Amino acid sequence: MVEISSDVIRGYNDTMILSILLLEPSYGYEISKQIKTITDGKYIIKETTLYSAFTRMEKNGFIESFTVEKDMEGNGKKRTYYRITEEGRKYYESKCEEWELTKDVVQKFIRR
Amino acid sequence: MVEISSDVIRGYNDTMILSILLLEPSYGYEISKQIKTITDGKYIIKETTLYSAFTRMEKNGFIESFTVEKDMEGNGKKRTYYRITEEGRKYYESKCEEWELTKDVVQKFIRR
DNA sequence: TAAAGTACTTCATCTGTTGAAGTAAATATA
DNA sequence: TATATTTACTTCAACAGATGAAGTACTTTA
Repeated sequence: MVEISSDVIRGYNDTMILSILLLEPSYGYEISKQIKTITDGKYIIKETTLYSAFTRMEKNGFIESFTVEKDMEGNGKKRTYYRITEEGRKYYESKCEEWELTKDVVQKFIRR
Repeated sequence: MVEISSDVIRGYNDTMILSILLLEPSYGYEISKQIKTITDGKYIIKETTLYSAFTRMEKNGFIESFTVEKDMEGNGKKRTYYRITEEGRKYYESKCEEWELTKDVVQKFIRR
């Protein structure tokens, strides 16, 4: 089985998280499950990677946090939600552009 | 201008170098020029990145070095050439496979 | 009542990349 | 012939993101 190394995905963990937050605010556990689902289990983000990304991105102004004690049905644990900021959107867009370039560049060194 | 961040290309510097060594042995300065040419100047590998990659890959058994005092016409400076090993070829092949997977995974989070 | 799932946090360590700086020979240019 | 540029590296310290290990604690399911 082919596995994705951390050195490869490194530059795109933030992008993945932001792409999920584009739709609506979410929290760690939920985001990690979504990433797994979206990639059909091909990529599972590590907890520490995820939470350190939150800290970093909040510091960079790409996301903002807020706390929710219970969900709307009164269930679940206390959660820290994150919402994407305007800066975060811009950063995400720039990462998408960068990705197109990266794809082209790397592809030139891949044997088909 | 879009630029490729080091966090993104991190996992593929070794792969790029190896793909060049697949054809014939080469040395640092030449390889860096080739990477620039192949990517139409879109990616320029840093000297320190390149030479530290050599050290690492030789340690890992992916490449072997040998010294050449002058080129075949008797020109140029002393150079350290590298040749890819069988292990290096295998590693390169596995990186190509990994790349196909990575492309698919990242693409799912990119807005088109 | 125990196990599994949810939802994190802290911390030390690792690895590849990088900037700064330096060395020195070969070649091109004035 | 003197100078600038190109070639061809090397050393070293610093940095940032990823990660494993470990821990906490509440909630839901069996």
